[in-house]
Amino acid sequence: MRTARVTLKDIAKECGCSANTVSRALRGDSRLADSTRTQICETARNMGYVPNYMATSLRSGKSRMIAVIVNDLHNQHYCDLVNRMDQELRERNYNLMILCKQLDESLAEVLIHKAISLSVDGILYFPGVGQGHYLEYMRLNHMPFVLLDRRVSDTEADTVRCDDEQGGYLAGAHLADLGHRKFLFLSGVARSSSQIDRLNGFLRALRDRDIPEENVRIVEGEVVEEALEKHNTWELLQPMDYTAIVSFRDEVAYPVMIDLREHGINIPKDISIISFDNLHRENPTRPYLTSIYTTDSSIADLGVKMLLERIEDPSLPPRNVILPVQIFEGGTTGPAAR
Amino acid sequence: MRTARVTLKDIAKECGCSANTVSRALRGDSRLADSTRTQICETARNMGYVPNYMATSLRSGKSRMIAVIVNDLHNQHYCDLVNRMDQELRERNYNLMILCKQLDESLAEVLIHKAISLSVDGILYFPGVGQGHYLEYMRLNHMPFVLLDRRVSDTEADTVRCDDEQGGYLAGAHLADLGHRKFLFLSGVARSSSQIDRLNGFLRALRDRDIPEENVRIVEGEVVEEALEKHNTWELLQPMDYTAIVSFRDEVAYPVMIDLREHGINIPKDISIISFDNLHRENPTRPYLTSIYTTDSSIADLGVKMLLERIEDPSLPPRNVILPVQIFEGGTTGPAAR
DNA sequence: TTTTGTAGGATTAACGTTAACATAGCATCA
DNA sequence: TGATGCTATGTTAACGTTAATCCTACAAAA
Repeated sequence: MRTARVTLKDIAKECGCSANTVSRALRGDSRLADSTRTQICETARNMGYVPNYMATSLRSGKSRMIAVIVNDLHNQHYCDLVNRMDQELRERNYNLMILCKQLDESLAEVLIHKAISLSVDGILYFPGVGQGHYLEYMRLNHMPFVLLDRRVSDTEADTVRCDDEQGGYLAGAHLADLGHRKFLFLSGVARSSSQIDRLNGFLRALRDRDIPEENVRIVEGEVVEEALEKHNTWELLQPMDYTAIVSFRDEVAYPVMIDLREHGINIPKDISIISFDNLHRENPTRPYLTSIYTTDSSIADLGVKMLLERIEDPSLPPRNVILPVQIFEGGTTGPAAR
Repeated sequence: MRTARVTLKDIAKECGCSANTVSRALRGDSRLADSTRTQICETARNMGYVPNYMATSLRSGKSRMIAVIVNDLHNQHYCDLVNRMDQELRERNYNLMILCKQLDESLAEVLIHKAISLSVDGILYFPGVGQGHYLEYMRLNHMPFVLLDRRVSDTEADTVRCDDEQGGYLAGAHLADLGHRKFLFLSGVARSSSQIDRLNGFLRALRDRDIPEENVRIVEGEVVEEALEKHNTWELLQPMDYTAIVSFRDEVAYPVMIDLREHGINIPKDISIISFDNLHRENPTRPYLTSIYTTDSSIADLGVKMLLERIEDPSLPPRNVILPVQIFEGGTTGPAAR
């Protein structure tokens, strides 16, 4: 039933020529009479021909399919990036296969396995928090890939990420320069390089300004995520012995802002808050959240570009792109309260 | 280089048997000596064999791949559903290919074409706002499909959606019974069946309570979306000659709530607001948004189930499932202000 | 005239897998 | 004893494409 699809052979029979000629006509091969070509193309359209991707890529060895392996589709940051990659790749006549780890890093190898099995031409990989053998696994299978969004210890891999250390520094400098001296730092999950870098950058900014590290109370990422899940972030904020909050990602800052306001605390008069990602898409807060970010979509665009170049020429030396960050000055940071 | 992949033939040579025997061993065919099977499986693992999906599905005619064609990955509602489908399908040993229309309904046929080309076993389709010939196109190609989330005029198609009319009624009844008499209705995009049904249900609830239709001011969906985009939803709310707002989806209600609060208007004391979707995942509002929804993930689960059944038996009569809705009573609705 | 070249196309052999059919070896049974 | 059946495998032919090679006119050049 489903096998009722029109094939090259069917068109060939209809046109009274060979399947090969049809193939050439449809692919625009030069050595073919124009009259033949137009007739074949017309017939193909009329018969509703759809090329069989499986057969094409089996034969040609190239699939024009890219897989993106992502941590979590609940995170808007990833959704945005994936969406953008999809657009970029479609323009270059590639398909994007989205594979989601559902935050379970042990799924990584299964998904890579799947990608290889699908003969994808390359993988856009968002490293999760664990180590895993995914790098070796991709290399073993000669699979071109680019790592995104996070720093990994391996320096032989192509990577694109933003300058999280500098981002942390910007956040720290911004707050300290507004007079803040005591901080609450709501972390991302441990072992994530973004978390480590942002925190380090932040602390460096404070050191540069002679603010002791003890002035920062750090809440572990796992604790933050759990509180977020259970909808009680307020407890994270106690005791309130600080004047500024740094949040690892916007989606943590939102509910925290609501908590504060609910308890009659004014932002930024009483407490300042700064975050990372700058996802102000659906505009869920007022004042706008002050947030550190990298130019919209540049990670996605560059990742795609680098992967395609790597596919083109596997012998390229590994490249490590670190994108600059900037601060979006919303209205959630202000001079330290007295 | 990439062609360096291990094939059945390689394993066969290593084991001194035929490729077919290897294939049988790996697929667990019964009539095969246990000793042979274990030896082959071991060798395959050692050699790092990954089956070639293209070849398998070309030969077998079945791909174990499902495509979901979705409107917009920026909309959390869709992200949630897609995520859930992915999990469901993975458990049943299917893959999900996510194809995104980027809100451009004219992409529909291109994406269906792509899905057919990939020999997917079926399509989970979220109809957009336009009509389009996508239905005929899928049928023409004998492609099993299920339509999701929206009502379409075609009754021969399998569909799963929630009872939007009843949802609208619930919203209207809830507000009217709290004493509200004048309303602002922030629509979804025109021609979307959800929009039409929700509005109709809402108006029916008012009629049942002898509230005249003139008491509802309706803002067109296109106007709403544009305001959302431009981050000025406040103007939509003028003049404020109502005591309750109905918002087509949660992501419209969020910024509206912020607008109101920013102008010193208390929710729900001064104005009540009710919405649809109940996306309180990242908890962006307090009080929680009162919202109409259908049991979490049931659309995704049922859609997957129905599609697989349709694939199994294409002769099944078409089924039209309408899921019941309920109201999540957050804190954004209260007695009408005096 | 014969040779050479070329345009336009046909034939054939793969790609990696699976399904159908074939076969060889051995045990069972009348 | 040979017919029968079963078990464990090998052989072959597809699936729909594409790449390489081969053919056949016919026109131009020698």
